Amino acid sequence: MIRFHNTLSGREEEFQPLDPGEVRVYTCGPTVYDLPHIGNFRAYVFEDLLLRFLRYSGFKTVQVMNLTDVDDKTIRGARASGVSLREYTEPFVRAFFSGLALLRIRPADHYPRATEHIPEMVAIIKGLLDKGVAYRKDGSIYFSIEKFPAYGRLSGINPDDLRITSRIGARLESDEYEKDSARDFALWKAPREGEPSWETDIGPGRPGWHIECSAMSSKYLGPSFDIHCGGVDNIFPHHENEIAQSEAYFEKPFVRYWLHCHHLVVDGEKMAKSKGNFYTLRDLVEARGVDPSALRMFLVGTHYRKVLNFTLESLEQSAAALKRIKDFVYELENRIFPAAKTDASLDLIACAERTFREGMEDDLNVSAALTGLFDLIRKANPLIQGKKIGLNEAKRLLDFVYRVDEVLAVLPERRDLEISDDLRAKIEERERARKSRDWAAADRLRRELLENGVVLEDTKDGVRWKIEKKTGSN
RNA sequence: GGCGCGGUACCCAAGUGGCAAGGGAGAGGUCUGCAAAACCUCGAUUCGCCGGUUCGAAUCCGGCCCGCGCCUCCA
Repeated sequence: MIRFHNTLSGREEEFQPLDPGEVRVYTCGPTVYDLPHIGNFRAYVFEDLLLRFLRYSGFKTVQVMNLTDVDDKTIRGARASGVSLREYTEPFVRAFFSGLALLRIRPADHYPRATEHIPEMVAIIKGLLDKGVAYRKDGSIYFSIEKFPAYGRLSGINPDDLRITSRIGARLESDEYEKDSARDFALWKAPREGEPSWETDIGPGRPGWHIECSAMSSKYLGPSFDIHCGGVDNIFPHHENEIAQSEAYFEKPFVRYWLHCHHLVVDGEKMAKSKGNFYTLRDLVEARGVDPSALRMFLVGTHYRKVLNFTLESLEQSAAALKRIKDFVYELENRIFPAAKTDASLDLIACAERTFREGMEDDLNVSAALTGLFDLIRKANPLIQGKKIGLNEAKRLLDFVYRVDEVLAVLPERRDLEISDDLRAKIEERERARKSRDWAAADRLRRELLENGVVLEDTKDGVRWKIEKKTGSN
């Protein structure tokens, strides 16, 4: 039984999809106004883990992730650079997708862009106007919160309190759009000089921020679907407003399970460019040579509802933990196993799989799930050394690790394990040196190989090698 | 002010009433030309603090301290 913590109830609930066997998921995607940072990727990795686990559990999945390519920040950026919105956002879209690939995040089924779904948004806004839930003012259109009694249910915010605090009050006064009530939010913004604008049935202008998600989720997943994810900062106002728009328009329950991941902080503090602790994926991977799979191990390793503290030390620890798994796989793939059939580890596999599954079923408790894998490694290694594992069983152990990795996706893909002919020749040269007991030459060659990320291991059956990437602490 | 998350060993981190998982780092050992990997051993008489409930509390209740996040366009 899978259980998820549902923001709507504040509790863990048993998960049951609307349609048995298929899960429909909407995941909040990037606003493409800048290079994505590692905090953004924490959310995408969490969502990937969720989708992978649902598939591991036998569900078919349909995932939608939006690309917000028109909003205040993209417009501001495009104006500042003197290019069109499309030209401005395109490099950030590409950076986003290349980051997904680096972190082995499986592509969603749909990546709808806000700018390509204006008619769908207009249809909903028009409907909301017809129902009297939305109103026009100075060329803009607003959603009237008082017409939607359930407003505040997701975030636990009482709409009456919204205008009270001085902090919010100050911001509301500075809002340049006029509304009936300070608490109402924009569905459609009147055209302004120098801003992109669309000619539509509801008049010229551009969409507000929240409406794209209501329009695009219903288009690809229907008005009611199973899971909606995002960062905790989206709970209010973004997701609260989505619920209001979608349910007011379709008059059906919008989303069954809301899953929100917490933020990533760096050295215990919120990431901010002004603090100098701001990392994009590119900073880490290209400039610091961080192994993306170690970064994924780090991002995946802490429960999604806990604040994740990124430090270079914790990244190294994740890399070391990952190395233990990789070394186990390496043993299974490179050792010569006896052909005799054995079954010494079958119980271990069954037990590990159960621990893994039960951990993940408990609201994606990865720490508990990983215990299954590490316990198996600790118990299987002595069996391997004691030659109690046959070829048939080695394969079953390997299958298990790769089955788990279908969910975690932290092991390197096979093509990463190839090395150049040059390095291969060097390995052979060292073997010759070693055979002639020229230890100085052998050690020098091994050092050179190490500098190229190739680690050698001398065994009774001859030398073997593996690739080890840096973690980036240097 | 409101909402929320957290405080468990040197570090990361599970554990929500019955002897405190797991990983990393460290120390000692086995193996080895040297390494690497692997294995063995060691490591919290105690879970932020103070009370209470209970045969029994990291876990339940009350109070307090500390850190962090969000609160109109941040994942």
